[in-house]
Amino acid sequence: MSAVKPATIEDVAVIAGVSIATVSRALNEPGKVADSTRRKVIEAVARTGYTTNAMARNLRTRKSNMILILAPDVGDPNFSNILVGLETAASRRGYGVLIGNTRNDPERETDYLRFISSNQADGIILLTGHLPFGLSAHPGMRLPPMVAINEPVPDAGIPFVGVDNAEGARVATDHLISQGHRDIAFIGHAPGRLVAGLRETGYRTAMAGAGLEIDPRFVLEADGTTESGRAATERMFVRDRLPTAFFCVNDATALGVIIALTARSYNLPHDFSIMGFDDISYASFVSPSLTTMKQPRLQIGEASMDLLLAMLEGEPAGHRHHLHRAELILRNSVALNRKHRP
Amino acid sequence: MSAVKPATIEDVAVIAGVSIATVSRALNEPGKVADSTRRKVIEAVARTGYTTNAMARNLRTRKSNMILILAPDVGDPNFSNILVGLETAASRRGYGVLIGNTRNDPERETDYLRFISSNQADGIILLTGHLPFGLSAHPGMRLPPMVAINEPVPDAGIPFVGVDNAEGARVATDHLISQGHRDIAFIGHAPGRLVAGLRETGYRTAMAGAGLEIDPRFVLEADGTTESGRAATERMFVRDRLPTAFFCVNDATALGVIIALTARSYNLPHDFSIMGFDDISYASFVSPSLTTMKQPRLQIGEASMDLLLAMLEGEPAGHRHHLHRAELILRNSVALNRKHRP
DNA sequence: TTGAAAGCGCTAACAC
DNA sequence: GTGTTAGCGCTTTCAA
Repeated sequence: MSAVKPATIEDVAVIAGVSIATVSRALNEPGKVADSTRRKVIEAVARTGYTTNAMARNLRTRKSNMILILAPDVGDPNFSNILVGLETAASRRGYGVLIGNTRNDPERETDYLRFISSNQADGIILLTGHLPFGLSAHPGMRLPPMVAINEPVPDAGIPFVGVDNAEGARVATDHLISQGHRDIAFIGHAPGRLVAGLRETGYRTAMAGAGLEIDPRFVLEADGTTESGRAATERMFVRDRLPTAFFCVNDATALGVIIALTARSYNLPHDFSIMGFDDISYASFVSPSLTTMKQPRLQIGEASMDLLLAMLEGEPAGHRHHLHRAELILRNSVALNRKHRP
Repeated sequence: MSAVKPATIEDVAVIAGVSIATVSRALNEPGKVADSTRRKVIEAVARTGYTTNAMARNLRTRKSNMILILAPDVGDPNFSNILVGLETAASRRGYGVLIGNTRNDPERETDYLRFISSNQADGIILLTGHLPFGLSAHPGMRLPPMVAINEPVPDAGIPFVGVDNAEGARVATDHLISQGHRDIAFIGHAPGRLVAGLRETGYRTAMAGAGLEIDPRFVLEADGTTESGRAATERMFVRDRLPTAFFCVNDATALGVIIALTARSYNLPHDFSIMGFDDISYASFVSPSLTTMKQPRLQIGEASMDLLLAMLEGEPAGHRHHLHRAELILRNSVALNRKHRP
């Protein structure tokens, strides 16, 4: 039979025959209590089924042990694995994880800040690439502890955890080169887009490193969507000269390229090799399955949460950027270039 | 310049020249306060940037305005859209959403209950198909308000929100029948699995409704994984007689069937038609793209959260089962049966 | 090593 | 309509 009203610290104190202060200490700073008293308290806790009322504790300590996660699209399947990492690291250290789906709506961004201002969350993991509107509206305001993932927040001094895009793109392009490709296109040039820029940099680094020149007509604009990848590929075909391989700024774009090439009845990867970046959830289901660079999402989630919790516990933020390596995933969209064997 | 210490209700009271009780009333029950005083309070709030300290309020009211979501795998891409629905409905009514990733680990299930017992969450959305371990361990214990999604919880009197599996399977099978198929296999027979059972029931209902007999050899066991779908298809081929269409218990299984059939060099959907169930995220990317029944995930998320919040506000739980219709999604894995045109 | 007591900031009786 | 006041359950000085 369970009690109608949950046991309080006072109930425990009475049963253990000590003061409530001692109960609190026995539970939170066991070292500061005599062994015998601690045992009595433990037993009384067991008998009553006592759990500390987090509300009361939080009110007193001004800490909630909650972390707010602000993401533009919680429904994005590629967010799921990050979320798992975030949740795992948080729960390991006794923290809870609160979800805020902003949809890039300034009003919603501001609204979620109530969790911070009302003390219901101690820190923020930011996946939006910018400060929440309600915060950016008051420059000079003291910011809550935050860590950015996915996209860094410009000029806000917020630590960032993410994938090393330039290095990953270099590895991807090198893989194409190692398969004998020399005429490699980059689909996804996008001035002003940070991530796209880094990936293009990696592509250029690899090409330069191999002593290969880039035909400017092989660098095409695309905004990261499947449709833009398809359209870019079509534009390519008005030229007389074609690449043998396509390195795409991301998997969605690569899918667009595959669609365009398949529609033109090319045989993939026989006629053209294609690489993506991200390893999104369906990369292995498209045909041909996509060779790509896998983002270490789980790792990024865990690392960023660990960093934020360390900050909350007073550790200095340390390095501003924490970059994780992307992993080369070999599938079936890349083949040896038969025109030019190295 | 923002204050170092956040404003309290007392600060507001002083500036507005009223008592803290009046401030509280002006904010929470505006009708009970004179217009003029309310205006003064509002202004003082604006001047101080006051926000209610949720910890203090929650301590007092014994409500947290938080809902705990317990899911076995937060990383499942098919969970994302449910989560969006849950979050949308919650945030619309001022509630926050807390994530618990149980991984079907009893210890973790119990651990997350601390949010309930410590008053940090008011209710639970359950996606695990069973009571959290810490709760089921004490039968007769008073349960927190809960709503189950995806899988109903047996014998616990917990309201359930989900898809109408039997009806959806009937529609799917009818679609196959309408395309002229008469020899239709069911891949995914699984005694004891509730959802699989309902889908099989729908399949049998449709077949019976069309006056078609089911060859018992066309009903194959499979456990819902891609591999089991592939294996079941292989077992089919030791028979001399083959169906013209496969209705699979879910998309993952259907993918296995497609893999097996493609490996045998059949031309799909020309040689065999295949239907799945769920519309998982990559259903449109497999080849041939999968004709399937779409689960209204967003809707299920919203409806279940609305139901839980209504329960929290004292409304009776009402109907125990809330079933939503699955939607027929036509893609390219089903073709007319040329052997038998209706 | 322990206990007494002062709040944390708020809501809700109750009294005026 | 408004003010006074008693807690909600806990942590943390301060004294003993």
